[in-house]
Amino acid sequence: MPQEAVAGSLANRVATQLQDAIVSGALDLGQALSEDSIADALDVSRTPVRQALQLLQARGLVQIRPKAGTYVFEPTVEQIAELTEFRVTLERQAALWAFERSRAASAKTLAQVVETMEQAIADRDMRAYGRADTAFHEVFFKGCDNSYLWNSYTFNFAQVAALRTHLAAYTEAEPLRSFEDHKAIRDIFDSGQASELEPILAPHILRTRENYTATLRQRQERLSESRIEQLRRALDPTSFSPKRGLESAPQREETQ
Amino acid sequence: MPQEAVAGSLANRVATQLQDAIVSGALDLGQALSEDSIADALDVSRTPVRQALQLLQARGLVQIRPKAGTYVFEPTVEQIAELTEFRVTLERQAALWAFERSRAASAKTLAQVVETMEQAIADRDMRAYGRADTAFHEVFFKGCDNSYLWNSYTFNFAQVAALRTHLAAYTEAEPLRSFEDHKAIRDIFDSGQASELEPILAPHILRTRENYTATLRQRQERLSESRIEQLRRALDPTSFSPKRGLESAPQREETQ
DNA sequence: GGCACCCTTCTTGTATACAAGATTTGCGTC
DNA sequence: GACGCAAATCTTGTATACAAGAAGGGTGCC
Repeated sequence: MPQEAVAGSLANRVATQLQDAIVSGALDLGQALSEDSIADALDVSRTPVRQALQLLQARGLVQIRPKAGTYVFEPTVEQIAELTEFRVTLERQAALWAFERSRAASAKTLAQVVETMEQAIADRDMRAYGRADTAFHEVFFKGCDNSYLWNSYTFNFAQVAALRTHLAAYTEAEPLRSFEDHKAIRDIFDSGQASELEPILAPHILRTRENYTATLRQRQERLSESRIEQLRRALDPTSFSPKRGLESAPQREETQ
Repeated sequence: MPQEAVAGSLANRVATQLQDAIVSGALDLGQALSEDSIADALDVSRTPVRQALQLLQARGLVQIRPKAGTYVFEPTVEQIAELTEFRVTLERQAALWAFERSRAASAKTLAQVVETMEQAIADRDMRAYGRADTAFHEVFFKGCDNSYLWNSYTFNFAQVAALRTHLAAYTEAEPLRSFEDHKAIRDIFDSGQASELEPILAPHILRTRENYTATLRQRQERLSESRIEQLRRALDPTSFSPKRGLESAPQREETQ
Protein backbone atom coordinates (compact mmCIF):
# COMPACT_ATOMS: atom_id res chain seq x y z
CA MET A 1 0.00 0.00 0.00
CA PRO A 2 0.96 3.65 -0.37
CA GLN A 3 2.07 5.02 2.98
CA GLU A 4 4.57 6.80 0.83
CA ALA A 5 6.96 9.22 2.40
CA VAL A 6 3.97 10.92 4.03
CA ALA A 7 3.74 14.63 3.62
CA GLY A 8 4.27 17.61 5.80
CA SER A 9 3.11 18.15 9.33
CA LEU A 10 2.33 15.53 11.89
CA ALA A 11 -1.28 16.58 11.79
CA ASN A 12 -1.50 15.86 8.07
CA ARG A 13 0.19 12.53 8.50
CA VAL A 14 -2.19 11.58 11.28
CA ALA A 15 -5.15 12.71 9.17
CA THR A 16 -3.94 10.62 6.25
CA GLN A 17 -3.45 7.56 8.40
CA LEU A 18 -6.84 7.92 10.03
CA GLN A 19 -8.57 8.50 6.72
CA ASP A 20 -6.86 5.45 5.25
CA ALA A 21 -7.92 3.42 8.25
CA ILE A 22 -11.52 4.51 7.89
CA VAL A 23 -11.66 4.14 4.11
CA SER A 24 -9.91 0.78 4.13
CA GLY A 25 -12.28 -0.56 6.72
CA ALA A 26 -9.74 -1.04 9.50
CA LEU A 27 -11.90 1.22 11.62
CA ASP A 28 -15.55 0.31 11.84
CA LEU A 29 -18.39 2.70 11.10
CA GLY A 30 -19.62 4.32 14.29
CA GLN A 31 -16.57 3.22 16.22
CA ALA A 32 -15.45 5.43 19.10
CA LEU A 33 -12.13 7.18 18.70
CA SER A 34 -10.42 8.80 21.62
CA GLU A 35 -7.79 11.42 21.01
CA ASP A 36 -5.66 9.91 23.74
CA SER A 37 -5.65 6.39 22.32
CA ILE A 38 -4.84 7.62 18.84
CA ALA A 39 -2.07 9.80 20.17
CA ASP A 40 -0.61 6.87 22.08
CA ALA A 41 -0.98 4.49 19.17
CA LEU A 42 0.72 6.86 16.75
CA ASP A 43 3.22 8.10 19.30
CA VAL A 44 2.42 11.79 18.96
CA SER A 45 0.76 14.24 21.29
CA ARG A 46 -2.93 15.04 21.28
CA THR A 47 -2.43 18.32 19.46
CA PRO A 48 -1.89 16.99 15.92
CA VAL A 49 -4.48 14.31 16.55
CA ARG A 50 -7.06 16.94 17.38
CA GLN A 51 -6.15 18.87 14.27
CA ALA A 52 -6.49 15.75 12.15
CA LEU A 53 -9.85 14.85 13.65
CA GLN A 54 -11.19 18.31 12.96
CA LEU A 55 -10.16 18.01 9.33
CA LEU A 56 -11.78 14.61 9.10
CA GLN A 57 -14.92 16.02 10.64
CA ALA A 58 -15.02 18.65 7.91
CA ARG A 59 -14.78 15.81 5.40
CA GLY A 60 -17.63 14.03 7.08
CA LEU A 61 -15.56 11.05 8.13
CA VAL A 62 -15.87 11.50 11.87
CA GLN A 63 -18.31 13.16 14.18
CA ILE A 64 -17.06 15.07 17.21
CA ARG A 65 -19.48 15.34 20.09
CA PRO A 66 -18.17 18.04 22.43
CA LYS A 67 -16.80 16.70 25.68
CA ALA A 68 -18.33 13.34 24.94
CA GLY A 69 -16.33 11.62 22.27
CA THR A 70 -15.38 11.29 18.63
CA TYR A 71 -16.85 8.60 16.41
CA VAL A 72 -16.37 7.31 12.90
CA PHE A 73 -19.29 8.51 10.81
CA GLU A 74 -22.25 6.23 10.41
CA PRO A 75 -24.48 7.18 7.51
CA THR A 76 -28.22 6.86 7.52
CA VAL A 77 -30.17 5.77 4.49
CA GLU A 78 -31.19 9.39 3.95
CA GLN A 79 -27.60 10.58 4.04
CA ILE A 80 -26.60 8.03 1.45
CA ALA A 81 -29.42 9.19 -0.76
CA GLU A 82 -28.41 12.83 -0.43
CA LEU A 83 -24.74 12.09 -0.97
CA THR A 84 -25.49 10.11 -4.11
CA GLU A 85 -27.73 12.83 -5.44
CA PHE A 86 -25.05 15.39 -4.76
CA ARG A 87 -22.45 13.21 -6.39
CA VAL A 88 -24.53 12.97 -9.54
CA THR A 89 -24.75 16.76 -9.71
CA LEU A 90 -21.04 17.30 -9.32
CA GLU A 91 -19.86 14.41 -11.42
CA ARG A 92 -22.21 15.13 -14.30
CA GLN A 93 -20.80 18.64 -14.49
CA ALA A 94 -17.22 17.45 -14.09
CA ALA A 95 -17.60 14.89 -16.85
CA LEU A 96 -19.11 17.48 -19.15
CA TRP A 97 -16.31 19.95 -18.58
CA ALA A 98 -13.66 17.26 -18.87
CA PHE A 99 -15.22 16.34 -22.20
CA GLU A 100 -15.17 19.93 -23.39
CA ARG A 101 -11.82 20.96 -21.98
CA SER A 102 -9.50 17.97 -21.72
CA ARG A 103 -11.10 15.47 -24.01
CA ALA A 104 -7.99 13.91 -25.53
CA ALA A 105 -6.09 13.46 -22.28
CA SER A 106 -9.17 12.26 -20.43
CA ALA A 107 -10.05 9.76 -23.16
CA LYS A 108 -6.56 8.34 -22.99
CA THR A 109 -6.60 7.93 -19.20
CA LEU A 110 -10.09 6.46 -19.23
CA ALA A 111 -9.00 3.86 -21.75
CA GLN A 112 -6.07 2.90 -19.58
CA VAL A 113 -8.24 2.58 -16.49
CA VAL A 114 -10.74 0.45 -18.38
CA GLU A 115 -7.92 -1.91 -19.32
CA THR A 116 -6.95 -2.13 -15.66
CA MET A 117 -10.55 -2.98 -14.85
CA GLU A 118 -10.60 -5.66 -17.51
CA GLN A 119 -7.56 -7.25 -15.95
CA ALA A 120 -9.04 -6.96 -12.46
CA ILE A 121 -12.19 -8.71 -13.60
CA ALA A 122 -10.17 -11.45 -15.26
CA ASP A 123 -8.26 -11.89 -11.99
CA ARG A 124 -11.48 -11.67 -10.00
CA ASP A 125 -9.67 -9.07 -7.90
CA MET A 126 -12.52 -6.92 -6.61
CA ARG A 127 -10.20 -4.75 -4.57
CA ALA A 128 -8.22 -3.79 -7.67
CA TYR A 129 -11.49 -3.14 -9.47
CA GLY A 130 -12.56 -0.80 -6.68
CA ARG A 131 -9.34 1.16 -6.94
CA ALA A 132 -9.74 1.43 -10.68
CA ASP A 133 -13.32 2.57 -10.14
CA THR A 134 -12.10 5.41 -7.97
CA ALA A 135 -9.45 6.30 -10.54
CA PHE A 136 -12.05 6.29 -13.30
CA HIS A 137 -14.28 8.84 -11.68
CA GLU A 138 -11.33 10.95 -10.62
CA VAL A 139 -10.50 11.53 -14.26
CA PHE A 140 -13.49 13.81 -14.65
CA PHE A 141 -12.60 15.98 -11.70
CA LYS A 142 -8.98 16.20 -12.69
CA GLY A 143 -9.81 17.12 -16.25
CA CYS A 144 -12.58 19.59 -15.57
CA ASP A 145 -10.16 22.37 -14.75
CA ASN A 146 -12.04 23.79 -11.83
CA SER A 147 -10.31 23.69 -8.46
CA TYR A 148 -13.52 24.22 -6.51
CA LEU A 149 -15.10 21.20 -8.10
CA TRP A 150 -11.96 19.23 -7.38
CA ASN A 151 -11.96 20.36 -3.75
CA SER A 152 -15.58 19.44 -3.36
CA TYR A 153 -14.73 16.04 -4.76
CA THR A 154 -11.86 15.30 -2.40
CA PHE A 155 -13.81 16.75 0.48
CA ASN A 156 -17.06 14.90 0.13
CA PHE A 157 -15.99 11.74 -1.55
CA ALA A 158 -13.83 10.35 1.17
CA GLN A 159 -17.24 9.29 2.41
CA VAL A 160 -17.99 7.69 -0.93
CA ALA A 161 -14.78 5.70 -0.82
CA ALA A 162 -15.49 4.62 2.75
CA LEU A 163 -19.00 3.54 1.81
CA ARG A 164 -17.65 1.52 -1.07
CA THR A 165 -15.40 -0.41 1.26
CA HIS A 166 -17.84 -0.81 4.12
CA LEU A 167 -21.09 -1.24 2.29
CA ALA A 168 -20.46 -2.37 -1.27
CA ALA A 169 -21.83 -5.85 -1.64
CA TYR A 170 -21.14 -6.64 -5.24
CA THR A 171 -23.45 -9.26 -6.54
CA GLU A 172 -22.21 -11.50 -9.29
CA ALA A 173 -23.82 -9.38 -11.97
CA GLU A 174 -23.13 -5.94 -10.55
CA PRO A 175 -19.47 -5.40 -11.51
CA LEU A 176 -20.18 -6.48 -15.06
CA ARG A 177 -23.09 -4.09 -15.35
CA SER A 178 -20.88 -1.33 -13.94
CA PHE A 179 -18.08 -2.28 -16.28
CA GLU A 180 -20.38 -1.92 -19.28
CA ASP A 181 -21.05 1.65 -18.19
CA HIS A 182 -17.38 2.37 -17.88
CA LYS A 183 -16.68 1.07 -21.34
CA ALA A 184 -19.56 3.09 -22.74
CA ILE A 185 -18.23 6.27 -21.15
CA ARG A 186 -14.76 5.55 -22.49
CA ASP A 187 -16.23 5.18 -25.96
CA ILE A 188 -18.12 8.45 -25.68
CA PHE A 189 -14.91 10.25 -24.81
CA ASP A 190 -13.23 8.51 -27.68
CA SER A 191 -15.76 9.16 -30.38
CA GLY A 192 -19.09 10.31 -29.03
CA GLN A 193 -21.00 13.41 -28.10
CA ALA A 194 -21.26 15.19 -24.78
CA SER A 195 -25.01 14.74 -24.68
CA GLU A 196 -24.58 10.98 -24.50
CA LEU A 197 -22.80 11.17 -21.13
CA GLU A 198 -25.66 12.01 -18.82
CA PRO A 199 -27.97 9.10 -19.72
CA ILE A 200 -25.20 6.71 -18.75
CA LEU A 201 -23.47 8.48 -15.91
CA ALA A 202 -26.46 9.41 -13.77
CA PRO A 203 -28.01 5.93 -13.59
CA HIS A 204 -24.53 4.49 -13.14
CA ILE A 205 -24.04 6.49 -9.96
CA LEU A 206 -27.58 6.11 -8.71
CA ARG A 207 -27.27 2.36 -8.96
CA THR A 208 -24.57 2.37 -6.30
CA ARG A 209 -27.07 3.94 -3.96
CA GLU A 210 -29.37 0.94 -4.04
CA ASN A 211 -26.39 -1.24 -3.38
CA TYR A 212 -25.20 0.71 -0.35
CA THR A 213 -28.67 1.23 1.04
CA ALA A 214 -29.49 -2.46 0.89
CA THR A 215 -26.25 -3.38 2.63
CA LEU A 216 -26.78 -0.72 5.27
CA ARG A 217 -30.28 -2.01 5.99
CA GLN A 218 -28.92 -5.52 6.39
CA ARG A 219 -26.20 -4.23 8.62
CA GLN A 220 -28.67 -2.37 10.81
CA GLU A 221 -30.93 -5.38 11.06
CA ARG A 222 -27.96 -7.51 11.95
CA LEU A 223 -26.87 -5.07 14.61
CA SER A 224 -30.29 -4.74 16.16
CA GLU A 225 -30.76 -8.49 16.07
CA SER A 226 -27.45 -8.99 17.70
CA ARG A 227 -28.47 -6.46 20.34
CA ILE A 228 -31.68 -8.34 20.91
CA GLU A 229 -29.74 -11.56 21.20
CA GLN A 230 -27.41 -9.98 23.70
CA LEU A 231 -30.31 -8.65 25.71
CA ARG A 232 -32.08 -11.97 25.63
CA ARG A 233 -28.95 -13.73 26.79
CA ALA A 234 -28.40 -11.21 29.55
CA LEU A 235 -31.93 -11.03 30.79
CA ASP A 236 -33.17 -14.56 30.36
CA PRO A 237 -30.28 -16.97 30.20
CA THR A 238 -32.36 -20.09 30.86
CA SER A 239 -34.47 -19.79 27.70
CA PHE A 240 -31.60 -18.71 25.46
CA SER A 241 -31.41 -20.71 22.28
CA PRO A 242 -28.12 -20.78 20.29
CA LYS A 243 -29.92 -20.71 16.97
CA ARG A 244 -28.85 -17.63 14.97
CA GLY A 245 -31.24 -15.71 12.78
CA LEU A 246 -28.74 -14.92 10.01
CA GLU A 247 -26.43 -17.77 9.24
CA SER A 248 -24.58 -16.19 6.34
CA ALA A 249 -23.90 -12.98 8.18
CA PRO A 250 -20.17 -12.41 8.09
CA GLN A 251 -19.01 -12.41 11.66
CA ARG A 252 -17.42 -9.07 12.12
CA GLU A 253 -14.65 -9.59 14.57
CA GLU A 254 -13.80 -6.62 16.69
CA THR A 255 -11.65 -4.08 14.93
CA GLN A 256 -8.06 -4.95 15.11
CA MET B 1 -24.66 43.62 13.49
CA PRO B 2 -25.55 40.19 14.83
CA GLN B 3 -22.86 39.14 17.26
CA GLU B 4 -25.74 37.32 18.86
CA ALA B 5 -25.06 35.22 21.91
CA VAL B 6 -22.38 33.42 19.87
CA ALA B 7 -22.44 29.68 19.96
CA GLY B 8 -20.43 27.04 21.66
CA SER B 9 -16.71 26.76 21.92
CA LEU B 10 -14.23 29.58 21.92
CA ALA B 11 -12.86 28.29 18.65
CA ASN B 12 -16.24 28.64 16.98
CA ARG B 13 -16.72 32.09 18.37
CA VAL B 14 -13.31 33.16 17.14
CA ALA B 15 -14.04 31.64 13.74
CA THR B 16 -17.33 33.50 13.52
CA GLN B 17 -15.74 36.79 14.51
CA LEU B 18 -12.91 36.38 12.04
CA GLN B 19 -15.25 35.37 9.23
CA ASP B 20 -17.46 38.35 9.96
CA ALA B 21 -14.43 40.61 9.92
CA ILE B 22 -13.30 39.25 6.56
CA VAL B 23 -16.73 39.23 4.97
CA SER B 24 -17.61 42.69 6.26
CA GLY B 25 -14.39 44.12 4.94
CA ALA B 26 -12.88 45.04 8.29
CA LEU B 27 -9.93 42.86 7.33
CA ASP B 28 -8.39 43.56 3.97
CA LEU B 29 -7.80 40.92 1.31
CA GLY B 30 -4.28 39.55 1.57
CA GLN B 31 -3.77 41.04 4.99
CA ALA B 32 -1.39 39.23 7.32
CA LEU B 33 -2.92 37.63 10.40
CA SER B 34 -0.78 36.40 13.23
CA GLU B 35 -2.20 33.92 15.68
CA ASP B 36 -0.60 35.81 18.51
CA SER B 37 -2.13 39.17 17.63
CA ILE B 38 -5.58 37.66 17.19
CA ALA B 39 -5.28 35.80 20.46
CA ASP B 40 -4.26 38.99 22.24
CA ALA B 41 -6.96 41.05 20.56
CA LEU B 42 -9.70 38.57 21.46
CA ASP B 43 -8.23 37.74 24.83
CA VAL B 44 -7.98 34.02 24.32
CA SER B 45 -5.04 31.68 23.91
CA ARG B 46 -3.58 30.67 20.59
CA THR B 47 -5.24 27.26 20.68
CA PRO B 48 -8.79 28.27 19.72
CA VAL B 49 -7.39 30.83 17.31
CA ARG B 50 -5.47 28.13 15.50
CA GLN B 51 -8.56 25.97 15.34
CA ALA B 52 -10.58 28.83 13.93
CA LEU B 53 -7.96 29.66 11.32
CA GLN B 54 -7.86 26.08 10.16
CA LEU B 55 -11.61 26.08 9.71
CA LEU B 56 -11.42 29.33 7.81
CA GLN B 57 -8.70 27.88 5.64
CA ALA B 58 -11.00 25.00 4.76
CA ARG B 59 -13.58 27.58 3.74
CA GLY B 60 -11.04 29.32 1.59
CA LEU B 61 -11.08 32.53 3.60
CA VAL B 62 -7.50 32.42 4.80
CA GLN B 63 -4.31 30.84 3.59
CA ILE B 64 -1.88 29.33 6.07
CA ARG B 65 1.72 29.18 4.97
CA PRO B 66 3.53 26.80 7.32
CA LYS B 67 5.91 28.52 9.68
CA ALA B 68 5.61 31.69 7.67
CA GLY B 69 2.27 33.28 8.33
CA THR B 70 -1.47 33.33 7.79
CA TYR B 71 -3.12 35.68 5.33
CA VAL B 72 -6.61 36.66 4.33
CA PHE B 73 -7.34 35.05 0.96
CA GLU B 74 -6.68 37.08 -2.13
CA PRO B 75 -8.40 35.71 -5.19
CA THR B 76 -6.93 35.76 -8.65
CA VAL B 77 -9.01 36.42 -11.71
CA GLU B 78 -8.87 32.70 -12.49
CA GLN B 79 -10.13 31.77 -9.05
CA ILE B 80 -13.06 34.12 -9.39
CA ALA B 81 -13.90 32.57 -12.72
CA GLU B 82 -13.76 29.06 -11.28
CA LEU B 83 -15.75 29.98 -8.21
CA THR B 84 -18.46 31.59 -10.30
CA GLU B 85 -18.62 28.60 -12.60
CA PHE B 86 -18.90 26.31 -9.62
CA ARG B 87 -21.55 28.49 -8.10
CA VAL B 88 -23.64 28.26 -11.24
CA THR B 89 -23.46 24.49 -11.12
CA LEU B 90 -24.53 24.23 -7.52
CA GLU B 91 -27.10 26.97 -7.54
CA ARG B 92 -28.77 25.80 -10.73
CA GLN B 93 -29.28 22.39 -9.16
CA ALA B 94 -30.39 23.85 -5.84
CA ALA B 95 -32.95 26.09 -7.52
CA LEU B 96 -34.28 23.19 -9.52
CA TRP B 97 -34.70 20.99 -6.48
CA ALA B 98 -36.19 23.81 -4.45
CA PHE B 99 -38.69 24.28 -7.25
CA GLU B 100 -39.56 20.61 -7.29
CA ARG B 101 -39.52 19.96 -3.57
CA SER B 102 -40.40 23.10 -1.65
CA ARG B 103 -42.02 25.24 -4.27
CA ALA B 104 -44.75 26.87 -2.18
CA ALA B 105 -42.54 27.75 0.77
CA SER B 106 -39.71 28.93 -1.46
CA ALA B 107 -42.03 31.07 -3.56
CA LYS B 108 -43.34 32.75 -0.46
CA THR B 109 -39.87 33.52 0.92
CA LEU B 110 -38.62 34.74 -2.44
CA ALA B 111 -41.54 37.13 -2.70
CA GLN B 112 -40.77 38.53 0.74
CA VAL B 113 -37.09 38.99 -0.09
CA VAL B 114 -37.97 40.75 -3.33
CA GLU B 115 -40.10 43.18 -1.35
CA THR B 116 -37.14 43.84 0.92
CA MET B 117 -35.04 44.51 -2.15
CA GLU B 118 -37.63 46.90 -3.51
CA GLN B 119 -37.50 48.84 -0.28
CA ALA B 120 -33.69 48.81 -0.27
CA ILE B 121 -33.62 50.21 -3.78
CA ALA B 122 -36.11 52.88 -2.86
CA ASP B 123 -33.90 53.80 0.11
CA ARG B 124 -30.78 53.54 -2.04
CA ASP B 125 -29.39 51.30 0.69
CA MET B 126 -26.94 49.11 -1.19
CA ARG B 127 -25.85 47.31 1.96
CA ALA B 128 -29.40 46.21 2.67
CA TYR B 129 -29.73 45.15 -0.95
CA GLY B 130 -26.59 43.03 -0.60
CA ARG B 131 -27.97 41.27 2.45
CA ALA B 132 -31.24 40.62 0.66
CA ASP B 133 -29.27 39.28 -2.29
CA THR B 134 -27.56 36.76 -0.03
CA ALA B 135 -30.91 35.81 1.49
CA PHE B 136 -32.42 35.38 -1.96
CA HIS B 137 -29.89 32.84 -3.11
CA GLU B 138 -29.94 31.05 0.22
CA VAL B 139 -33.58 30.18 -0.36
CA PHE B 140 -32.61 27.67 -3.03
CA PHE B 141 -30.11 25.87 -0.84
CA LYS B 142 -32.44 25.79 2.12
CA GLY B 143 -35.32 24.47 0.08
CA CYS B 144 -33.44 21.89 -1.94
CA ASP B 145 -33.47 19.37 0.88
CA ASN B 146 -29.94 18.12 0.43
CA SER B 147 -27.55 18.66 3.30
CA TYR B 148 -24.45 18.13 1.16
CA LEU B 149 -25.49 20.85 -1.21
CA TRP B 150 -26.21 23.09 1.75
CA ASN B 151 -22.80 22.33 3.26
CA SER B 152 -21.08 23.05 0.00
CA TYR B 153 -22.91 26.34 -0.10
CA THR B 154 -21.93 27.50 3.37
CA PHE B 155 -18.42 26.21 2.84
CA ASN B 156 -17.58 27.81 -0.46
CA PHE B 157 -19.74 30.85 -0.44
CA ALA B 158 -18.20 32.64 2.45
CA GLN B 159 -15.78 33.60 -0.31
CA VAL B 160 -18.65 34.82 -2.45
CA ALA B 161 -19.93 37.01 0.35
CA ALA B 162 -16.46 38.38 0.96
CA LEU B 163 -16.01 39.13 -2.73
CA ARG B 164 -19.30 40.94 -2.81
CA THR B 165 -18.18 43.22 -0.01
CA HIS B 166 -14.62 43.74 -1.20
CA LEU B 167 -15.05 43.78 -4.93
CA ALA B 168 -18.62 44.60 -5.84
CA ALA B 169 -18.65 47.92 -7.62
CA TYR B 170 -22.25 48.40 -8.48
CA THR B 171 -22.70 50.68 -11.37
CA GLU B 172 -25.84 52.72 -11.52
CA ALA B 173 -27.55 50.25 -13.82
CA GLU B 174 -26.31 47.02 -12.29
CA PRO B 175 -28.58 46.62 -9.27
CA LEU B 176 -31.64 47.32 -11.41
CA ARG B 177 -30.61 44.71 -13.93
CA SER B 178 -30.03 42.26 -11.09
CA PHE B 179 -33.35 43.17 -9.52
CA GLU B 180 -35.16 42.35 -12.76
CA ASP B 181 -33.66 38.85 -12.59
CA HIS B 182 -34.79 38.43 -9.02
CA LYS B 183 -38.31 39.42 -9.87
CA ALA B 184 -38.34 37.07 -12.84
CA ILE B 185 -37.20 34.17 -10.66
CA ARG B 186 -39.84 35.00 -8.08
CA ASP B 187 -42.46 34.92 -10.81
CA ILE B 188 -41.26 31.57 -12.08
CA PHE B 189 -41.60 30.09 -8.62
CA ASP B 190 -45.01 31.64 -8.37
CA SER B 191 -46.43 30.53 -11.66
CA GLY B 192 -43.80 29.31 -14.08
CA GLN B 193 -42.01 26.19 -15.14
CA ALA B 194 -38.73 24.74 -13.91
CA SER B 195 -37.20 24.93 -17.34
CA GLU B 196 -37.46 28.72 -17.28
CA LEU B 197 -35.06 29.00 -14.33
CA GLU B 198 -31.76 28.20 -15.95
CA PRO B 199 -31.86 30.84 -18.73
CA ILE B 200 -32.22 33.51 -16.06
CA LEU B 201 -30.19 32.15 -13.19
CA ALA B 202 -26.98 31.24 -15.01
CA PRO B 203 -26.42 34.60 -16.71
CA HIS B 204 -27.48 36.32 -13.50
CA ILE B 205 -24.64 34.70 -11.61
CA LEU B 206 -22.11 34.94 -14.40
CA ARG B 207 -22.71 38.66 -14.61
CA THR B 208 -21.32 39.12 -11.10
CA ARG B 209 -18.10 37.62 -12.32
CA GLU B 210 -17.44 40.44 -14.75
CA ASN B 211 -18.14 42.87 -11.99
CA TYR B 212 -15.71 41.31 -9.52
CA THR B 213 -13.03 40.70 -12.11
CA ALA B 214 -13.06 44.28 -13.27
CA THR B 215 -12.80 45.58 -9.72
CA LEU B 216 -10.02 43.14 -8.93
CA ARG B 217 -8.05 44.25 -11.96
CA GLN B 218 -8.43 47.86 -10.90
CA ARG B 219 -7.40 46.97 -7.40
CA GLN B 220 -4.32 45.14 -8.61
CA GLU B 221 -3.31 48.02 -10.82
CA ARG B 222 -3.83 50.36 -7.93
CA LEU B 223 -1.72 48.24 -5.65
CA SER B 224 1.12 47.81 -8.07
CA GLU B 225 1.06 51.51 -8.83
CA SER B 226 1.19 52.29 -5.17
CA ARG B 227 4.10 49.89 -4.80
CA ILE B 228 5.87 51.66 -7.59
CA GLU B 229 5.18 54.95 -5.89
CA GLN B 230 6.59 53.61 -2.66
CA LEU B 231 9.66 52.32 -4.41
CA ARG B 232 10.16 55.57 -6.22
CA ARG B 233 9.89 57.49 -3.00
CA ALA B 234 12.34 55.18 -1.28
CA LEU B 235 14.89 54.95 -4.02
CA ASP B 236 14.88 58.40 -5.42
CA PRO B 237 13.72 60.87 -2.81
CA THR B 238 15.18 63.93 -4.51
CA SER B 239 13.07 63.65 -7.63
CA PHE B 240 9.99 62.50 -5.76
CA SER B 241 6.97 64.56 -6.47
CA PRO B 242 4.18 64.58 -3.88
CA LYS B 243 1.60 64.32 -6.62
CA ARG B 244 -0.23 61.01 -6.17
CA GLY B 245 -1.35 58.95 -9.10
CA LEU B 246 -4.52 57.81 -7.40
CA GLU B 247 -5.82 60.14 -4.82
CA SER B 248 -8.48 57.82 -3.48
CA ALA B 249 -6.08 54.92 -3.05
CA PRO B 250 -6.53 53.61 0.48
CA GLN B 251 -3.22 53.90 2.23
CA ARG B 252 -2.48 50.46 3.53
CA GLU B 253 -1.29 51.01 7.01
CA GLU B 254 0.46 48.09 8.55
CA THR B 255 -1.78 45.44 10.08
CA GLN B 256 -3.39 46.56 13.25
C1' DG C 1 -37.22 -4.88 42.89
C1' DG C 2 -37.17 -0.25 40.73
C1' DC C 3 -35.69 4.38 40.55
C1' DA C 4 -33.18 8.56 41.50
C1' DC C 5 -29.06 10.60 42.68
C1' DC C 6 -24.19 11.16 43.25
C1' DC C 7 -19.65 10.15 42.30
C1' DT C 8 -16.13 8.33 39.55
C1' DT C 9 -14.09 8.13 35.13
C1' DC C 10 -13.42 9.34 30.62
C1' DT C 11 -13.89 12.63 27.05
C1' DT C 12 -12.80 16.92 24.75
C1' DG C 13 -11.70 22.21 25.47
C1' DT C 14 -8.24 25.60 26.67
C1' DA C 15 -3.90 27.63 28.21
C1' DT C 16 0.95 27.68 28.21
C1' DA C 17 5.84 26.43 27.22
C1' DC C 18 9.06 25.05 24.05
C1' DA C 19 10.82 23.73 19.29
C1' DA C 20 11.77 24.45 14.51
C1' DG C 21 11.49 26.64 10.27
C1' DA C 22 10.89 31.03 7.33
C1' DT C 23 11.70 35.77 6.76
C1' DT C 24 13.89 39.83 7.29
C1' DT C 25 17.38 42.80 8.72
C1' DG C 26 21.88 44.14 9.34
C1' DC C 27 26.70 43.58 8.72
C1' DG C 28 30.75 42.46 6.43
C1' DT C 29 33.08 41.85 2.23
C1' DC C 30 34.17 42.48 -2.50
C1' DG D 1 27.63 50.94 -3.87
C1' DA D 2 26.13 45.99 -4.58
C1' DC D 3 26.04 41.44 -3.16
C1' DG D 4 26.23 37.43 -0.04
C1' DC D 5 26.00 35.61 4.44
C1' DA D 6 24.62 35.25 9.18
C1' DA D 7 22.14 36.37 13.17
C1' DA D 8 17.96 38.05 15.19
C1' DT D 9 13.04 37.98 15.04
C1' DC D 10 8.76 36.50 13.92
C1' DT D 11 5.89 32.87 12.41
C1' DT D 12 3.54 28.43 12.99
C1' DG D 13 4.12 23.36 14.78
C1' DT D 14 4.11 20.31 18.77
C1' DA D 15 4.01 18.74 23.56
C1' DT D 16 2.15 18.96 28.03
C1' DA D 17 -0.77 20.40 32.05
C1' DC D 18 -4.97 21.65 33.73
C1' DA D 19 -10.15 22.58 33.45
C1' DA D 20 -14.87 21.53 32.51
C1' DG D 21 -18.50 18.90 30.92
C1' DA D 22 -20.74 14.19 29.65
C1' DA D 23 -21.59 9.46 30.53
C1' DG D 24 -21.76 5.35 33.07
C1' DG D 25 -21.83 2.70 37.26
C1' DG D 26 -22.66 2.14 41.86
C1' DT D 27 -25.22 3.03 45.99
C1' DG D 28 -28.87 4.38 48.78
C1' DC D 29 -33.69 5.23 49.21
C1' DC D 30 -38.45 4.27 48.36
